[in-house]
Amino acid sequence: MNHKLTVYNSMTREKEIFTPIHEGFVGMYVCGPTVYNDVHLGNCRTFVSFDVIFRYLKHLGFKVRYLRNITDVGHLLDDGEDRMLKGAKADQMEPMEVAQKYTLGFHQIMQIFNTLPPSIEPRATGHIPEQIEMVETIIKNGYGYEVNGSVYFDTLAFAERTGEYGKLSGRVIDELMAESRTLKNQDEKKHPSDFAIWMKAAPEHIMKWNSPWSVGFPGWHLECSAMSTKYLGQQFDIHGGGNDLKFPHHENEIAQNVGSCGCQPARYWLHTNMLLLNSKKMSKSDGNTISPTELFTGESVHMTKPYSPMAVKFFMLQCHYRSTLDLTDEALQAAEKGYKRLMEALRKLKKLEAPQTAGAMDAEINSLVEGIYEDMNDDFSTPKALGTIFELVTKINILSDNGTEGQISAEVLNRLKTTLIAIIGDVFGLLDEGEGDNQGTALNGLMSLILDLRQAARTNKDWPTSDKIRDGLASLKIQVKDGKDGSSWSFQ
RNA sequence: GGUCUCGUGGCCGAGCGGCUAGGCAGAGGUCUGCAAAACCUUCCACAGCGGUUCGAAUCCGCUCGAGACCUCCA
Repeated sequence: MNHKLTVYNSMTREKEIFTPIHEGFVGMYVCGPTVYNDVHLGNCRTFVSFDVIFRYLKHLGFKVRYLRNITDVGHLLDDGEDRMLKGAKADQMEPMEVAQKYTLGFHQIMQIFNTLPPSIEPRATGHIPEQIEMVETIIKNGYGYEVNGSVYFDTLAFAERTGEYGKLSGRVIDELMAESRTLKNQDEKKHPSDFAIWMKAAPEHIMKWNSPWSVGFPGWHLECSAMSTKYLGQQFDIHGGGNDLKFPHHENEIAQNVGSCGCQPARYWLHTNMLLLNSKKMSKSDGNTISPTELFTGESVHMTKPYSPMAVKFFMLQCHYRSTLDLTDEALQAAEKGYKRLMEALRKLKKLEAPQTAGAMDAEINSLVEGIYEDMNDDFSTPKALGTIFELVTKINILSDNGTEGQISAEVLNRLKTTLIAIIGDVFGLLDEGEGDNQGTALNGLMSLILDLRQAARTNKDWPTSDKIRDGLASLKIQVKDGKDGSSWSFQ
């Protein structure tokens, strides 16, 4: 198969053919969470998106090194620091305990969404020497200056000498100057758009390290530059993150990389768009927010019922990663049903028997299967791919009802099975939550016994018994489905 | 105020100049002891007003509306 993968590069604002630096290998860096709080559902969308990208690249045969960092220092500043101190005092916790707690919580949610762990998950606090080293190089190259034990990145010098500052976010330095008037604590900086790469710690600051300049801590953007360089090299293929990180985070990251090694860190910048709740940005202050757990339990004023992790994931995949996605109760209900329909079809597909004859539907099915790859190759368009997959779902249902003989050749059926199982399972990472067959032999044996008894009752037209079994199971959230060839069951 | 996105049928959401997206809901049908489920078929659209073009949801302009970013932010 000829796969011509294109990706939308935020840097050039164009779709480009994806060509890795080293053939067959992909280095990908994605900005991970700051672990001072429960993971935000919007975070989950970003990481689910990049998980699919990671999985698809692997599916295409690339050897991928996927880095996603844990920010456990740097962002715990300013008003965040106050909350941390308060929280730490109340719970009698060390900052690292707080970081550990929320890192574990984050991993748990990521696992519930069935995302793969990254190849490397480095922590900012574990890379202080690398960050100090980078600050030294930046100073040596003339892009950094020290004031009172803090070191700032000289954006003006950088912009003048390289012309690179503001390229990603489409900003120019004059505007930055104009808009920075209202900001406080600018007195140490030469230029308002300069940013700290090393901060001298105030005495009450908890997390601090020795450095050539002061006892302090690294600046907000430095960890990503230092860690991506360490594990992926000075230049790598993909850098990802949420749309809201473009400025200042990614802009400053680029400045640091170019300022220390003279080269752009990433060839392709990929940014995911925001997740909205009821058409508005999620915000804790006005109550417009929902956590993954609240979504799974249904304990939220925004939802009428709980939604399973896979239904939520399916909902996310129905939208392109570069579009805003509006989370509403109604939309989730629709997604949940769509997800169930897809899983049902996948189950049917697995049971289809290989036919002896050539098939009338071969050409159509082949072109749809090929279409899935075209969709995914178009900047990882999961919504388009799902559209194509649902066209195949109809075909599968027809094959399942009418038999495969004469409709599809063994070769095409095999290709259909292999591709769909791979795309839905391995690439999308969608698990079948409703499948009754994989719950263990005791349960299966029990259920088939119960359904046999009910079938006997039905054959004798003993409707009260038959209905009692059906209704009793329903109250246990087990749904009995009467079909042409007997009954089956699944969890609701 | 500056920068930038986006407005598609009842809801969500693809589409990037000509060809059915898809999901959910609705309608009709199949199956069925009843019901549910499932399956098949199908209706409904491009915010408004101009312009470019043989042809526009798709390009350009304006109007209205929504949202994001502007050193906490996925």
